[in-house]
Amino acid sequence: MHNMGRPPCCDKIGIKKGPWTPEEDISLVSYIQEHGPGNWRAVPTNTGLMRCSKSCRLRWTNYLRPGIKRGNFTEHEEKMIIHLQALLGNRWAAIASYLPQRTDNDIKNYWNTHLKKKLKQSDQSGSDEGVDHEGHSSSSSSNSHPKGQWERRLQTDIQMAKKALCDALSLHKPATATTTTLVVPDDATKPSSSSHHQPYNHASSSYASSYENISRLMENWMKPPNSTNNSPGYYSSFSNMVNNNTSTTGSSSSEGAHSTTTTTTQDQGFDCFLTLNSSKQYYGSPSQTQVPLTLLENWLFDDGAAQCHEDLMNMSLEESTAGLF
DNA sequence: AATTCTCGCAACCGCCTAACT
DNA sequence: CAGTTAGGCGGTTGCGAGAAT
Repeated sequence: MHNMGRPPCCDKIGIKKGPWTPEEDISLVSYIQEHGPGNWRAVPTNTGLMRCSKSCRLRWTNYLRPGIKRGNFTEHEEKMIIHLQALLGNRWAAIASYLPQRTDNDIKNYWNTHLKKKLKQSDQSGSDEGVDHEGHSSSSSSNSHPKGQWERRLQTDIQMAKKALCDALSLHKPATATTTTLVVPDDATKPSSSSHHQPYNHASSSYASSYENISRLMENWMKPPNSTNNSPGYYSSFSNMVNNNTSTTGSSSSEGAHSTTTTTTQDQGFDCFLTLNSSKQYYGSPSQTQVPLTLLENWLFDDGAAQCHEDLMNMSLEESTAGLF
């Protein structure tokens, strides 16, 4: 062996930076079409792209990957982002896992450019006491703790699960309690999404911002394996990627916040998006396992959970988004 | 019409963790 | 077990486009 560990990613010399050209995109897409996403280290060398592996991965996950929606955030999505941000803090990848057609980068940008401003304005009018100037809930103060990344995420994931239980068990919110499905917008199959599925509303004429260019690029991708003979093995993984909540980065699977079903309509309202199903992966389906309520309640309200419960229950959607719409 | 200002977004940077040898 | 890198993530920035003056 000439080297310990993994071989080097790529030479820093001669690496191209800046906006991607159509030729580069085609090169990247055709390579991934053949080999599937992953092994990014090999992408620049195999495609001849003068880009670093990170840049390739970013380009793919944020723009070229099929099934992503750009721009035109709906009110529903906006509410989801605001609420999830209050719950999770700036964990954009985790938030993006609840918005399968959105990338973490897109959500992050939208938060920084639009929602932050909105919250600030509403904060000045004194309508959201539970949200600080960065839009963080006071209950997410754990983020300031100098803990490991994994530990922090585990903690917030647990809080998410508890919040879901809170919602489900809350007598104050019958509508939420009756819904046992974590709603993930499934615009790909919904006619109602057509109104949001217009071309990327960006005035820029630069290629990088052209939704249509990317869509054209991806046209052949959406065909089922029968119609094309392109890497059936990858198509299935691609289908999983699109259908299985489209984990943008792959790491989101560790977030413990994925849904397993997409049964509820998107426009049912935000309250139901975080419900019991999000805790199924931790504890199984309550309706199926018939976990005693007292057991759940004990777990729910023990030690720190009690405070969590209080904070979360105080932080209803109506409050956190008051004055915004 | 020309110039300056503001805004939004694509992409880079740096850090962290997991994976690999 | 230690050293090294890939992959992932969040913060930040540079640039282009539109708005304002």
